[in-house]
Amino acid sequence: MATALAAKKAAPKRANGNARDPERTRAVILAAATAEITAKGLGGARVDEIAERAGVNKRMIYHYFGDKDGLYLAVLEAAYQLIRSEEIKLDLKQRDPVEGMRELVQFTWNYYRLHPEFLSLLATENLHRSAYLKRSKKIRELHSPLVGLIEDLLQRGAKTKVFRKDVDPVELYISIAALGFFYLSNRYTLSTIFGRDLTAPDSIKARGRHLVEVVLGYLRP
Amino acid sequence: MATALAAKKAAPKRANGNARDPERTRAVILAAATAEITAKGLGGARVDEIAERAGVNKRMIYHYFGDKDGLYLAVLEAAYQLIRSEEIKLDLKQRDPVEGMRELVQFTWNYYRLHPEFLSLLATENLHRSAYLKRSKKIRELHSPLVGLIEDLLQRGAKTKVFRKDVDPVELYISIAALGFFYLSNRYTLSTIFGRDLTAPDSIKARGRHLVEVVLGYLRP
Amino acid sequence: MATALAAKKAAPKRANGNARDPERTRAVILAAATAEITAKGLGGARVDEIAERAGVNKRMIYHYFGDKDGLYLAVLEAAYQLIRSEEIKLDLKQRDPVEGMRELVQFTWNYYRLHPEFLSLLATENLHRSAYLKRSKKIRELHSPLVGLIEDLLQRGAKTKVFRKDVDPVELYISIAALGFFYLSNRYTLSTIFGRDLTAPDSIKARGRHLVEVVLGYLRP
Amino acid sequence: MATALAAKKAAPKRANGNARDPERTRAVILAAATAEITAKGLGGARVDEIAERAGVNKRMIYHYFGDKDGLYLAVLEAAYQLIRSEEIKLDLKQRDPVEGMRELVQFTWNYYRLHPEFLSLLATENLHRSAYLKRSKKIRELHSPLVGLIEDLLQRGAKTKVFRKDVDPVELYISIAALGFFYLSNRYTLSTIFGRDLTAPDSIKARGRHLVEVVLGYLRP
DNA sequence: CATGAATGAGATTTCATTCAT
DNA sequence: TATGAATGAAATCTCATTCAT
Repeated sequence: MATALAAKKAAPKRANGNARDPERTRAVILAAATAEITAKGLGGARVDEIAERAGVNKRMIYHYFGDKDGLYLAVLEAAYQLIRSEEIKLDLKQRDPVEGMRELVQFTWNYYRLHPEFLSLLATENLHRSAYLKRSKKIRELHSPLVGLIEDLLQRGAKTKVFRKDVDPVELYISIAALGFFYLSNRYTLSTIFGRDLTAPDSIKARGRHLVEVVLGYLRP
Repeated sequence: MATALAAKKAAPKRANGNARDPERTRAVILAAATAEITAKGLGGARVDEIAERAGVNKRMIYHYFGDKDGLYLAVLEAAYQLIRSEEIKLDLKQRDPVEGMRELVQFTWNYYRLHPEFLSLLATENLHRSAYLKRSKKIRELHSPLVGLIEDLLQRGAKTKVFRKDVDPVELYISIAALGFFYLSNRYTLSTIFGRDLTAPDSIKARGRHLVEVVLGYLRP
Repeated sequence: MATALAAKKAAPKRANGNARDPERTRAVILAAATAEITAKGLGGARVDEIAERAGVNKRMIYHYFGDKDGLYLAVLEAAYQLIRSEEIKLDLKQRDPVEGMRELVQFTWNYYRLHPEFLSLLATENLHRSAYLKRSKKIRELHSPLVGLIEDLLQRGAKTKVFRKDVDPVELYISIAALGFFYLSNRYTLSTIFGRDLTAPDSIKARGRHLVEVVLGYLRP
Repeated sequence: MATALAAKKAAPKRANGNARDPERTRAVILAAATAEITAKGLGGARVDEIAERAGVNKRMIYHYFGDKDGLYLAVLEAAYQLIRSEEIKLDLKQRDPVEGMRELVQFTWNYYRLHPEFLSLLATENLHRSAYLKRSKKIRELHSPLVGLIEDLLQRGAKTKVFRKDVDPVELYISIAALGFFYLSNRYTLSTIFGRDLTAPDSIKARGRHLVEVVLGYLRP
């Protein structure tokens, strides 16, 4: 008994990293959950495992996020907020339409390349037919600014006759996303089927070039 | 969709379900499993539920497929075999390159449209980084014949100057698949985000046209 | 259909080994069951596995032996019948007591050495506190003739003063069995604990000598 | 017997069983498992039953011991630790060799008599060919101190000419164990076969005497 | 705020045995 | 006699969540 009390008092000002710092605890949990859900899917992710990864008591997850679904939703929201905050930094209003479009395509491609967890969450959410996303007010209001950027580029490009007319910016946005997303998220499966290593750095680079060519090739008037 | 996988061989003189027709039992289980896994994901699918849907004793699933993973692999293999067997029927050797390419793109789009279970399985498998597919000898040997068809069309098109040169057929195949797959599998999520119903028949048709335009637009020399 | 019929007629006088030969089928099942139960214990033995080992339809096991317990009992009875039939061949009535005792001890030791399945069944039966054995009329009546032989040797030896007096033949029989049985059936465990390979041929031979020495040493007047 | 393994540390101010005392919970599970496995064998023991006996949620078994095999291993280790801890209390260094040997034989016999669960676990482990024991680091380190004691007694006895020379202490230890173990664990089977109640108290006492006589008789120079 | 032991519901899997042919 | 598909009961194990401290 005595020793147990002693041990408690022996940690006077918070010895270990995460205790008594709500913000930090929340962030640590979120990061661990993202990694776990990304790696194993929503169904495969284990609350125990997330707590362990985060170095946090399991009870804290329920304290901060209500339940597993709430945690997943928070992960989803954080992921969307991050990509949107990055997108917003793109300023293409003054750029030449062709160059602007190239940059935009490359931005999307690079973001996907560097954030596999976003692809994974997107895929997971699709399997659930957007069940969670629909519930999130936050995310529904986070429209991608890219659609606006695309619209602007398309109009300016059409006016100067470097782009074809009548291109739907939403369709184009979807296509740009599609060309990157599908390759990256299916690369393992596709490598298996085609017997060609699509995960190698050279293959990735080649895909980046192909992507730009497809979009710009299509947009030629 | 799922039912397409099943019930090929009708039991000759027996109307209802479960008795002493191994082929049929196997097929019925496979169909039920496809539906269940497609609807709820691999983790969410319940063996009990599959058995009930199939009108079959749960034990039979283990008898025929070993375990849940084995069942999933069989579902995957059946799905791939079906799409490959449809693809093989396409005969474009004598067609005009542009018309042939249009048909090929439309075939892919239509197959995806009519077989949501295939998209779902593809997405599930991606989340697992092709873990199951890799194990399947059968599937690894089922290279899509479309790549060959694309290669032939590209060469003939390049020769008659209706297509650009130096297009990688595998990259193009991936792009064609991507443009259809991403739209269809993400339509719920995208509808949520864009506040625009991408699941409506008119939206679907418009996407079909867009898809053809992107591919053919890009291929122009 | 036609081919199926043809195939049936193509085996006019019993092509394969075990069909339509009740005696043989029974024996084959018994051998397979002995091996399986011996290897995995009664609880670990699988009826399916036994049928497969025997190359016989599972249904046959139930036909010939009623159920799994019936099969186990048959295995037990067969094992006891075999050892008793071997024991009965020993004829030591005219032998010198010391030499006779030595031979008797060696016989027991050698039988155990050469019939590990008997040891295994004995151990299994002990764990069940003789539950099955008690039910078997056959076995209860199969008294070991060794006790009689021991009694005779002890009396003759006591009379000629080469053996001590007042030795209980049943106790001695149990001791002889014990000294061999325990070593052989525990050799793996004992090897683990003592870090000394008691399964090596030299170790086995040494144990045979030790056993004789203990018994004869004890019997000295 | 089994209860001896449990409840070492009494929960200070809580009368009944299950709440928030990890050590106690672990011990209670271990005791229940020992009883259940001892009574029905490893294959026959039911996790549900163990949980119920222990008055503990089934989930706790997996929490503390991983799985059924882990639980069995823990039971095995606890049983070995108990016998070794009793053995270690024997101090025969100063005793007369003959008297010391007698005490040692009686200790072994009495321990077996009073701890049928140990015999049962030993037999179970033998059927598995030491598969579990081999995995246990703990047990391999528990070399029996008895071997050392025996060695010392044998040397001193040989020097004073009360024991024969060249006796292998490991062989002798195995024989001492064998003479007790076989009788006790086979008493039901042997009673059945010999038609003589070997489980009666008088029979047990007689066996104890016989055992000492065999060992000391053998050791006479 | 923080801990981790404890829980109940339900998941997958196993198995001896029976049934239709 | 023989087959092997089919069954139901029950086994082991999992997991999100709550409770006592």
